[in-house]
This record gives sequence, structure tokens and C-alpha cells, in this order.
Amino acid sequence: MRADGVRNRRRVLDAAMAAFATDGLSIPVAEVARRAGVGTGTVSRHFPTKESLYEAIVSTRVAEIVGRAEELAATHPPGEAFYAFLRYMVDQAAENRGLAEALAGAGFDIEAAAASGGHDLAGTEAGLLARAQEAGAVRPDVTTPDVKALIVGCLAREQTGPDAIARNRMVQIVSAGLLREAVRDPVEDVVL
Amino acid sequence: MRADGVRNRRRVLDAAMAAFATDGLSIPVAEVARRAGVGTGTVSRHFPTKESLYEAIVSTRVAEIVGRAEELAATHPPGEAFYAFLRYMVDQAAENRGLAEALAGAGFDIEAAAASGGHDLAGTEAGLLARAQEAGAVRPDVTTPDVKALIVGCLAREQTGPDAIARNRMVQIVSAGLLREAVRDPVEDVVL
DNA sequence: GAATATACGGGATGAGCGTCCCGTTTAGGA
DNA sequence: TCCTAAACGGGACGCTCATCCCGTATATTC
Repeated sequence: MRADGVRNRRRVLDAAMAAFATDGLSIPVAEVARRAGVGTGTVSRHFPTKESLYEAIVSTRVAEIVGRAEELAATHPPGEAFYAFLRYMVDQAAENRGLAEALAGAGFDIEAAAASGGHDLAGTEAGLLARAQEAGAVRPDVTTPDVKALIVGCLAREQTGPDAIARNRMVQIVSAGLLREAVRDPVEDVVL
Repeated sequence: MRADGVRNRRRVLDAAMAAFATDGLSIPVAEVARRAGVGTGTVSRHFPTKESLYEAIVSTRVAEIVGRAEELAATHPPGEAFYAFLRYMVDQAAENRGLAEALAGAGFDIEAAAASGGHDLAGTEAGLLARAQEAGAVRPDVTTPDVKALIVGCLAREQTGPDAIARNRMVQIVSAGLLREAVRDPVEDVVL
């Protein structure tokens, strides 16, 4: 591979990472090319489809995330590890619009991309949750899709004014809800 | 106005309502026309832009929602009214993909549309929340954007398998979190 | 029953975007 | 220095849509 080829691939990757983080996944490929200082042909030769660009970026991102999850699991009790990971994911995605959109399922399957990169994001999350539930730190009927949706909820808060205090409050609310067991429906007067 | 004009306007409106509910706001206008059994020209004469179609539909929907909120506020104590409204919103949007997308802010400002239709959705929600907080039924630092984001989170759960039990669980979790006051960060060991 | 304002259908238009192609340039080895 | 494979740029193409337009059809009025 020629030296300028390697260099330009890197430049495209860096520009795309920054562009997706600040402007989201729907930014045109031509705009990524412009920011990288190359032509659109160069982008599409290195990354034949837009999705392949996503994948290249997501795979490094997912590696970090899975690494952090394993570190937390190894160094903290189950409940603490789970809640710390929840917070970590929300903070990461709050700083990266592309990641937030991928998590929200906006036209891109992040877990499939992770799996194709050799990482098991879904399994890692499931493990953290299961251990926290065994330890009694998370209500037992919660599932991983529930947790993902709650993360999306925390991220949705960012749309109307990104605000670190509000973000923190959202994580608190969700964490408290995951802990508590049951609540009585005040209108129907039944235990939910 | 000619009789067939009135009739076709109605047909377009009905078809659009059903189409947006099942397929979301990104369904092509031409597809709405097809389902209504009219040409695209007929749709765009009655509703010059796609947004005007949204507005026509949302305004009736918002009227129902505001009505329900006022009814709950009048017939239940503050806390009960608030939590019942939360559940109501989630259930409504779970059955209506277009409403869910609008709530999630997917390219359409539902509150602006409500306001232009003479309804004050934002104010109604704020009132329910404020009264519940005064009554001590919701933690005092929560804001209406927080609540909206949590609703979006509950709706996000629907993406990975619509499931009435899971939806109910999501509302429970969020409700419990809104009730509880504070939680200690297990990793940083500080009160959040 | 004729005249006319209204409404209809669906093709034309134009914008935005991803992908592909090809004439041109250049890196790197002989 | 020269040659060639590799890479480049950016225009062409194809697709999806929303919106507009206009020739045709029809409801309504006198």
C-alpha cells in the first residue's frame, strides 16, 4: 500500500470520527470528504459504503466501551459496576452525537457492527446486568433492552439543552428506578 | 367548497393518520395518497406541505391529550394525576409511531404545532409536574424536559419488540425514579 | 342543459445524497 | 530517470422525495 494511501485513509477516518461526533450520522459523505481535505472518490475507495465508515469508527469505540465494562466488572462489586457502566455509557454518548444516534437505533445496528469487529457488546452488557441482579442491586425483572432504552432516554434529554447537571439528574432518576422494586398505580389502584 | 373536495380532504386526513401511526412520519406523501385512493396532487392541494399534514393531524391529537391531562388534574390528587398522565402519554405514543417520533423530536416540533392549534401542551405538562412536586410526589429538581426525555426512553423500548409487559415495567421504573430522592454514586462514593 | 369555477390525477421538476467511474497525477522501485 | 501500479479528484449517474403544474373531468349554479 502506498504511503499517501495510508495517510489519506487515516485522515478520512479522523475527519469522519469528528464529523459524526459533532453532526451526527446523517452528515453527507461529501462533507466528510471536504473536512478531510480529499475528494469523495477517495473516501469511497477506502470505505465503499457509508456503513463501512460507520463500522470502522464504531469498532474502535466499542472496543473502548467493552474494555471499560470489563474493567468495572473486575474492580467493583456487581451493583456498583452496573451503575457505573450506565453512567459511563450516557456520558460517552452525550459527547458523541453519532454514538448516541447509533444507540438510539437510528438506521445503524451498533451491536452487529461490534460483533463483526470481534467484540460482544450485547454479551458484556447482559453479564453486567445479570450479576447486578444476582446481587440484588437491580430489580430482577429488568432486561437489557430495558436498560438500553433507559440510556436512550437519558440521551434524549440532551436534545433540549445539553446540560451536565440535567444529565446527571437523569442518570440518578433511572438508577433509582432500577433499584426500587414496585410501585402502586395511583389511578387504577393496583400494584403494577 | 365543493362536496368532493370536502370528502377527499377527509379521506386524505384519515389515511394520513393511519399511515403515520403505523409507519411513522417518514412515509412518503405519495404513499399516503395511494392509501387514500387519490393522486399526489390532491394531497398537496389540500395540504401544501408535508408539515401542514402533520399539523392537521397533531392538532386533533393534542386536543385529546390536553383534555385528558385536565381531566386527570381535576379528578385526582396531584401526584396521581402526574403519574397517570405519564402512563397515558407512553401508552398513546406506543400505539402511534408518528406520535412517538414527534415526541422524540424527529424533525417536527409538536409543541409548536400544538400552540398554533390553540393548545398549550407544554403549559399543561408543566402544571401537572409543578403540582405534583408541591405535593411532594415528584422529586423537586425534575424539569419538564426531563420528563419528556424519560417518556422517550419508555418509547425507545418499543423498538426492540413491542411488549405491553415491558412497557409497563418501563413506566414503573421511571415512576419509581421520579419519586425517589437521591442515590449515592457507588464508584465515586458521592451523593449525586 | 349549458357555463364556469373547482377539483382531480399523475407526470414534470428540482434538490439532496450515495455510489461509481475514469482521465489525471504521483509514489516508489528498477 | 523512467515506468507502472496505485491513488486521486470530482463529475456522472441513479434513486428517493416533496412540491408544482396543467390538461382533463365534474359539481354546482342559473
